[in-house]
Amino acid sequence: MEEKIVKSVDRAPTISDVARQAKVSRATVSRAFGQPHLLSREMVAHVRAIAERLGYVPNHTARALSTGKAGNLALLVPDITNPFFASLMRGVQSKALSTQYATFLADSDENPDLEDVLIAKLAAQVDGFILASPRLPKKTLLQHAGRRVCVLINRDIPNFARILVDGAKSYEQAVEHLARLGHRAAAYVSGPRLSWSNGQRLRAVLAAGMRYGVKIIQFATDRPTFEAGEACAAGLIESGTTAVLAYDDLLAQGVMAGLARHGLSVPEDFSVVGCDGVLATRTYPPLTSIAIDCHSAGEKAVELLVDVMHDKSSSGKRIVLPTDLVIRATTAKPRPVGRAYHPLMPGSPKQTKSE
Amino acid sequence: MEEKIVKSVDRAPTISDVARQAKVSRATVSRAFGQPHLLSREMVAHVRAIAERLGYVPNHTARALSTGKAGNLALLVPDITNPFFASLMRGVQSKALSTQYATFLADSDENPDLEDVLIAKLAAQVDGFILASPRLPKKTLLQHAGRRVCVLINRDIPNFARILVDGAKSYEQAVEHLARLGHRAAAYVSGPRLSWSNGQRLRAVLAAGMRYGVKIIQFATDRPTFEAGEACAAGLIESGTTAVLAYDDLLAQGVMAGLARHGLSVPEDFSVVGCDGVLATRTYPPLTSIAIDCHSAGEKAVELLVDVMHDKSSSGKRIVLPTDLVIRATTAKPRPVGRAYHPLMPGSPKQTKSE
DNA sequence: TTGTAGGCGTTATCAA
DNA sequence: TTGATAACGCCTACAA
Repeated sequence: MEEKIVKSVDRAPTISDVARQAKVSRATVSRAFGQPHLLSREMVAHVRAIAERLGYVPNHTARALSTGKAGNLALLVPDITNPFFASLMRGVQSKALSTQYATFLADSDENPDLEDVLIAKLAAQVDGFILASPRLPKKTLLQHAGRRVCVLINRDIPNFARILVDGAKSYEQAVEHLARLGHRAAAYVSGPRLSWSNGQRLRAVLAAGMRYGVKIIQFATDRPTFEAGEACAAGLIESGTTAVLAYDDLLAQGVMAGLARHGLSVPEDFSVVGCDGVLATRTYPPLTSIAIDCHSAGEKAVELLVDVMHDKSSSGKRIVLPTDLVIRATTAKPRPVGRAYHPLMPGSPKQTKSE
Repeated sequence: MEEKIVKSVDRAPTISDVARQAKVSRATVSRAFGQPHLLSREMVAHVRAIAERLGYVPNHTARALSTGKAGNLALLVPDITNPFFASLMRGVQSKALSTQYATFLADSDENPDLEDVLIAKLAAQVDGFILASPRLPKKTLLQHAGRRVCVLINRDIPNFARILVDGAKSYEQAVEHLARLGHRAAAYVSGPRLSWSNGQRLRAVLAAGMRYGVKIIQFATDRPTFEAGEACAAGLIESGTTAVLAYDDLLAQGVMAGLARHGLSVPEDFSVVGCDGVLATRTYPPLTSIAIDCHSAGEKAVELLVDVMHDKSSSGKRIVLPTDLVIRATTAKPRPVGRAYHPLMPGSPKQTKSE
């Protein structure tokens, strides 16, 4: 027999369609899906049956507008191409998925203005943000945080929920490690000048250099990229240092490639230390690196975000993640004969480092 | 106590706030953003100025509810950790941004079931999908495509809008290149068995091998990862081949590292060719690779998606992107003395370093 | 336990 | 060129 199921083909069924068919109010239908405990068992079953016949599914957008909860979160990164952030993303997504959130990804390309725009555009569709290494000024950040929950990764601002990867101790250990091997001068190849991580790592290296009698020379880069690391090679060779501590693995890998292109080998001519541990096994020789559990950092960020959304009181929470110095094959004693092996012939065109 | 910077519960400014400040109707404000051509220049400027001052940004969700368009798209990738997909993502996002779309990112971890779940969950919030190397069975794909517009990347199914990176010619050139250098036996280190790209590349290599008199041996890997490439090294050394064509750069890089760990050097002992061009300059020696413009592939995907959404007739469109064999430093003549240098002592579990 | 009615922020349809 | 006003689909006090 033909049921009297009137379903228009062109339009997706709405709550009203279901209500009409079920001969109940729209509120009842709404409750049948959102708060079934407020309805009688029979009613819930009844409504859901009708809904199923009609192919009704609650409209996510309408619900979001009405409740102000989107069921989404956004992850902002400065460069998804950097394996550290890619891994972070995986951690975020896996946790988000198991917590019923969908994830927007936005790449700010290290650009604060773009970061601002992206946050603003996403704000209405998102219950919260995970901001990885945000470059935004504190003031702007506070503004956004006033509207949407924000969890910061590697930026330390009071009253913000934040996850900090504390590499200081490991960097100190790395310097000590180099000192024990006999290095007397090392370079720190920096990451983004204004990033919290960079400041923290630089300070740790400087302090440890002082303590262990290792002279530290700083090499600035604008962005932590392979190319930037590579570009440091010539300067490193000139610098009289015998070891490099890089801001991250990508830079370290670039440095290694750059050194190789100048005919130097690691660790014979230079010792190299990276950070993140995400590229460490992917280089040859395997990179001595300060390992970070990026995946769990991502998961923790989501947990913290959910935490804060659920209970505002836990905003301001500061979670510190440990790191581990993992010694692999890129660190060794410096060349015995005082000076490092120097492949650049005097007058060679490459020799254009004169300031 | 610290400064009480609790920017408190100020809600985001709405269209009404702007309208009030600008002393115009909400409709006018709406037009100033959505259809400025319907307004006088002065009015647009006026409204936008006020909006900026207030920090107003159109509410994406409300707009979506009103227009029936979500204004979002989703990119699905098998592994965001792979630089190819990371670059793709950047292309997608940049184009999406300039087209007023926000981007969900979902990582299926090469898992078809997860892929299915992710698509289903995202469907309600998205106008369309960009599916990169989808592993889903055709049937399932068709199902999803019935609900939401789908653009495929590197999967060739009739009637689907799709973007194909056609590496066949370049792989043939690569084999020819190797043949001319004098190689007589080469290995193809495969990617995902069922992926379209892998099939295409494998066929091209086999055909070219036939034509140029190069014996091809296939090495299977389950996933295109650095580790998988590395794991092939021992087998490659045993295989009697003198060159490797890898499914992608990540595998190639792994292979190189694996060879190095066995004491072999590239290109002296082995020639290596990768694909994607995204890691090529980041290895040492610089990898000979088949370059793909991932970024523009991402952009093209968005364009195509928008195209199809705007005009259903252009679904089924098949866009083929070219590739380029870029010869760098990992390919050279094989060792003159018939057999390749063979560092593995018979019965030796693992050779350390013999130099 | 269920219904009524107002509102979420925009866009779209008419008028003016 | 601009302004009222009704949708858009759903949720949620407040009532019954």
